[in-house]
Amino acid sequence: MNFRDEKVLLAFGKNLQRLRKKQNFTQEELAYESGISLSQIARIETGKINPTVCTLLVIAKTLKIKAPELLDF
Amino acid sequence: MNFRDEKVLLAFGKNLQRLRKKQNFTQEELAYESGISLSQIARIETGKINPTVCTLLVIAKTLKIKAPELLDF
DNA sequence: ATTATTTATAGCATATATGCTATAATATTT
DNA sequence: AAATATTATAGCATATATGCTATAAATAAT
Repeated sequence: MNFRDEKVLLAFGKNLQRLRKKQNFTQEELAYESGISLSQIARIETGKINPTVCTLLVIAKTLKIKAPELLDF
Repeated sequence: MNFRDEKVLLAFGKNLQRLRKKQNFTQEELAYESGISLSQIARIETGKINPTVCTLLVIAKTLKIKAPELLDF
């Protein structure tokens, strides 16, 4: 049993995209400044994958937002 | 490059343990009711692994807490 | 002190998150 | 419309999240 939930991941991805744009980052900027690969950022925003807690925390730090915001959708 | 950050994972695990106890769940109850394996719950609370977003969301739902709380530590 | 309950650890198999590189598709600018 | 910038997709290799089962260690109850 695995917990990948396509719908949830898509919603999460859209929320991230919203926050990223709000902070005026391109995917590439977010990728570069966070150290996460660009392909991974794209996969996350399109709900293709199920990112880990540490990935979330790094993203939040880079975007200068509070981590809980990422789960508030 | 991978983003497993031992210290962060430990802090996250402790926060989860705190919330679980506050809601009066044993690890086994949380495991059973969430469908996540007991070994996995233990690994998370001890900071051994880097859980995924979907795992967090399932846990929050089971504990009847808001998901952002899990990242508020 | 024993027993019972709860938590932690270990090993193995499978699925998948991630990086990397390249390319395609879309959107924006000029 | 053409050029540029941004986002999405694909394939491959590696690391690791997860389930399962069993066992050990720690805590709580009697």
